[in-house]
Amino acid sequence: MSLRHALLGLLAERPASGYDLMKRFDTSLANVWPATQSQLYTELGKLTREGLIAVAAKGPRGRKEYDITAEGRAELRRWLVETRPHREVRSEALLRVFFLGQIPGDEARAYLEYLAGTAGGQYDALVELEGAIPWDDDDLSLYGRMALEYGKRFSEMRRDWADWASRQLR
Amino acid sequence: MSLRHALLGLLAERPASGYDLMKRFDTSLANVWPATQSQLYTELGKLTREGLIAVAAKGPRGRKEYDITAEGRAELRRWLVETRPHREVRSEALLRVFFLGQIPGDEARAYLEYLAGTAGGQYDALVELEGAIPWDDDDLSLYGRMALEYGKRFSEMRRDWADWASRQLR
DNA sequence: GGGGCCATGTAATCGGTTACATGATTGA
DNA sequence: TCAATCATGTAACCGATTACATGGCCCC
Repeated sequence: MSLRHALLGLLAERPASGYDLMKRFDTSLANVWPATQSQLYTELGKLTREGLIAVAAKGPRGRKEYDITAEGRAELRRWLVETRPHREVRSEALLRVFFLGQIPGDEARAYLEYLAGTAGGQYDALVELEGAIPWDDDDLSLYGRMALEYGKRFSEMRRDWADWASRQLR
Repeated sequence: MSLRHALLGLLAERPASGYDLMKRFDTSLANVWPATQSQLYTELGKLTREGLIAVAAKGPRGRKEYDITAEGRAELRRWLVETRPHREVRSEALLRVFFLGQIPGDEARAYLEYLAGTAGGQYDALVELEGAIPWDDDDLSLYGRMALEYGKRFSEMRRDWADWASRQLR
């Protein structure tokens, strides 16, 4: 149940509407915790009923600006300090590797080369993103840079691994 | 919907009962695509009704030994050759990093050190596993080694990243 | 006036988890 | 005989995805 904590985390920085939050999920958080629009509005409703967030202001077109409550902040800190992330294991890409013996070697190699290509593309995109962001010295930049560095190392590792693996088939 | 393809992949190697398959999910596949017992039996029922697998033999205690059908093999190959894995993004561990500004620096550092510790432990466990497996020259060993190498590189990368990140906070 | 964006919600479905429920066989 | 293991299934619930549905506001 991390979606609620992602919402609390974003609202802890500044108040926002569902629409605002959606955009942030589609951009900065898209690479860590994607969420759909319907899921988001449903969760905002639940959080409001539970008193972790509240409607702070109303705007045009039925816009509701949410803000985090004291209980919401407490829950966010509790999550960060007292709980530990679940191991995330599922990898469809890797599951396929287990069964590559079912297809001819050249098709298996094509698959691994495809993986190398997508990982390489992701790495390039992150390097470009890094250059485009106006980094400064606040916490958001500090931890945002850490997350970006993780993404870079991860895509680099997958690219190198897939290159290595496809070479094993030659 | 990869569980069905995981089952097809395992049954393509050799016939097995639900109980047999469960053990293989709990050991070799646990790190790539975990599945629960109930999910597994439900999916075996569906696959049988759809004609992708069939009960080949019955044993004591109501044991049903399943085997893959020609249609099942075709579906497995179609999945491997014609479809591409979905990008897998969700990372609760990384989501937390985005919000570490909400807690004091020393608690944030403790979190990153915790991540380094678990990743390091995983790396060690995989190295040990690698030494314990009697590798030979068949496809299963070839692709199994690839998957293991991925796991090693992945945990290594996470350990090094978390070490680097925690050092950023000093 | 109208296109694009802002803005909110509901319903159906699906894959996955947890809990429940039962019983046969084997070997010490 | 009795514990461990083999063996199968169902039900309730939850989070996530897809599709549906509606309408107001702003600027050109």
